[in-house]
Amino acid sequence: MATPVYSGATRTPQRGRPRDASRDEALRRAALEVMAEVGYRALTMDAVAARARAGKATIYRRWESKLDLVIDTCAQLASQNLAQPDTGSLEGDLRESLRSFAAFLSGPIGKAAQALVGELPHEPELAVAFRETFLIAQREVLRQVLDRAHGRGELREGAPRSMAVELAGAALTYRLMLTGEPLDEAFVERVVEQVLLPLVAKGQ
Amino acid sequence: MATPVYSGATRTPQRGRPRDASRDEALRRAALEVMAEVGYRALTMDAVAARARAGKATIYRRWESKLDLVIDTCAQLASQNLAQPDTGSLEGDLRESLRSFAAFLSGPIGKAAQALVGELPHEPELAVAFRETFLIAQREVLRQVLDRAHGRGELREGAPRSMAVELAGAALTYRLMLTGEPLDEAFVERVVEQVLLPLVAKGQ
Amino acid sequence: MATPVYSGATRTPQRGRPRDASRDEALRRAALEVMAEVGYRALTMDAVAARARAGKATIYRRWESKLDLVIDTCAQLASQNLAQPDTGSLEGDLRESLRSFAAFLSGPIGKAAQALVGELPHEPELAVAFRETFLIAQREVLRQVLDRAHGRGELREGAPRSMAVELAGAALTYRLMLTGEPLDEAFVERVVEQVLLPLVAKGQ
Amino acid sequence: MATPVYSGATRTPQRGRPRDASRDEALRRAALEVMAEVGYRALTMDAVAARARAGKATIYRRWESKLDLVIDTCAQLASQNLAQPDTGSLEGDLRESLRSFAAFLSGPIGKAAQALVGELPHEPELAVAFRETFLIAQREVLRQVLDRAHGRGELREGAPRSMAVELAGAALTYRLMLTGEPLDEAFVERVVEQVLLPLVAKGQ
DNA sequence: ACATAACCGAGACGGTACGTCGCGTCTTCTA
DNA sequence: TAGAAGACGCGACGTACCGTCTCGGTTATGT
Repeated sequence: MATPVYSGATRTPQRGRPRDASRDEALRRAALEVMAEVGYRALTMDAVAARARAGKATIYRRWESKLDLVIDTCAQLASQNLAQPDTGSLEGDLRESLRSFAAFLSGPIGKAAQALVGELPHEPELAVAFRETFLIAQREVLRQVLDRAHGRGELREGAPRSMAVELAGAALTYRLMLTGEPLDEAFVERVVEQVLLPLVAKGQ
Repeated sequence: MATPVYSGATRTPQRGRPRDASRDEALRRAALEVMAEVGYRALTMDAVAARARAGKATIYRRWESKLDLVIDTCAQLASQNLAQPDTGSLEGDLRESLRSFAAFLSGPIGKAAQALVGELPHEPELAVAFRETFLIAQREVLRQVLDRAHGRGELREGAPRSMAVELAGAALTYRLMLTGEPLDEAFVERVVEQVLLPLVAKGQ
Repeated sequence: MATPVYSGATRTPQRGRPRDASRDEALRRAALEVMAEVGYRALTMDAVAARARAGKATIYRRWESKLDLVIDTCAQLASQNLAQPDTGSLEGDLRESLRSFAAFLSGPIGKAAQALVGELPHEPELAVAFRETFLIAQREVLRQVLDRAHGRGELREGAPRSMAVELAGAALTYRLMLTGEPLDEAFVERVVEQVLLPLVAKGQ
Repeated sequence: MATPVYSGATRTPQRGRPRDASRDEALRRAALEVMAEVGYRALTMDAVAARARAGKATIYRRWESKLDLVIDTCAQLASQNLAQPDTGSLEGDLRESLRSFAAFLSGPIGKAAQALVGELPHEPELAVAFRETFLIAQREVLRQVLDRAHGRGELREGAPRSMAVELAGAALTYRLMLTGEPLDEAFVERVVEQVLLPLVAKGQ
């Protein structure tokens, strides 16, 4: 649902004029711009269509709804942005992965994510896509960081790895979405120094 | 803005028919009911008015918008729900205050709070009211818990009290709003045992 | 219905503060002013109340509705304006009575009358009052003019008196309300010379 | 203004979906039905839209207001209803044309016309359309009747033709709109016998 | 080459909710 | 009790956006 399907996978031989893939990008770009300017609530399909100089049907041919368009737009951008760090030390990896996630959240994608939060309880499909896009990828990165540190013997016995992973995501998104306080390097530093390392690193 | 002001405190003698305070309550009740049933997005002023057997003008006389109505409705309820625990021990107080906050968030008010998150960046006044209602009160409770524990000598030297307070709020709201995982006693227990006590309590 | 009753005729001994008769006049004046400015359709009770510096209840205590207020306002003015002419000759009397009626219609009362025409089919009570005020009085005047002329032997045998009376009213109101052409002395003159005298006067 | 213009006569190639002409008709029909049932005052755009199973925007795309819709609806019907009689005699033609006009006025169109009278002074464009639709066409018919009679030598020297034409319209509309008396054949007969023929026909 | 079929921009369409305004009533304070 | 002020329930207003549809016109493919 969240991805425009026009590959022809299920479509028989491919008759008629094929979809113009460049319209996808133009529409996603327009959607992101509009959302950044006025937020999700005030984003209208007419506005997106006008911005992309497209007809509304061209949008609905690709996405089922405003929600679908937005989540797909975010997912597209999200999938290119989270790199697996490997500095060799737990502390370095934590710092790097949190910094990376913070940067990711601080851009327009973070704004979009925030805009979608209110819809999650009423849109199960969106919730799935949202978590896949914004939570699981980040969690996976951090879990591997901890697993590798475990392999290197840097973790304390019985360190609450799952909780640490969850806390890291929680701390960053809480600032971003709820408190409005800055998601800067200093904060990342404090989370690493005062929370993550004390909870999981050996000899703290 | 978020509170219907018509007390006349500063207003001269009081001209015309005064606003009927019972309409406030009926409207807030209706708003909460409708929101619980269909969510914030699908809540319409017409529905609230109909449910409360009120004219729409009666709503708009008191609140400027749907958002304003909802935030005020929540604030009203919020202000009566967070008690300061005092069990005599850090662990007991933490457990009690988190449990209380979790319960608070698990009800309709939590749903409303989630619904409002997406509006915060575009509605500064709402953001202020939101933080006052949903964040600061809880923070204050927890801070006092830690301060009292500090007075009793239960805290470690240099314990990151601010961070602990923030983490507690973050962990709970993250679950509630983003991951969708249950905000149950077991989770509260884990946060206390695996995070808060290790970070601040002496001799952990 | 169309006349404000506050004489106490039916009201027992008269308890409490009596109605302020000066408010009647102020309200009628306000109503006439507003109607002259914006027409009947756009006349609002709030506007009349504001203009007269009165509360709306003060209006509704006297008149049942906007229509009632307007028709009474007109009736009040109408009753003072149609004089019975007596020049001694049929031609003089006709000229005088038509001139008088034309002047009556050309003022604000005529505008009000026009404004009410559209309501007549749906407001039987209004229709009765309207005809009494605007039609019958004028008819009566003209009929007496013709009867006196008959007495003086100025009428032709079998002159269509009723039709003549009706035609006079029709010709004037048609111009006023439908064609928008001027209701001036020249027109009155033509009606008398070309229509009424030829139809009823002896030896034409 | 009173006619929905979207022919594209001057418009370049024709962009977008064209207006559906069948909606025009459905809306006009609905407007006429509603007006016949509840009158002009109580006619609401919502009711018309609902009756025609149309959105309100579809109405407002074509007509600027209720007034505009109504006058256009009438004009549409009016233009098909007045036939030029030709019985060969003045009396026959007069009787026929008045009968025809009386019938025209007695239907829903007459009701609509009456409803519009009150708006004329405040709506110049409406006034123009109104006169074109309801007055001039009828006048033209009658004038030609008189002209043909003149050609046949049936008119008196110096007969007040203009006045006769005006009187005929005045007599009929006066009954219809003001007095509420029936606009029946007997009345038409009296107007012809007692007024028009005596005024203009030779040898009366 | 040329019909076929899906594409595209544009915008009309049926609907639903919006926030405002006017009606006629009701409720306070003041005289 | 009247009077000014203005809140109240109701319902229509005209607008905006939704998601669908129908135009004229374009662009690949399959015959």
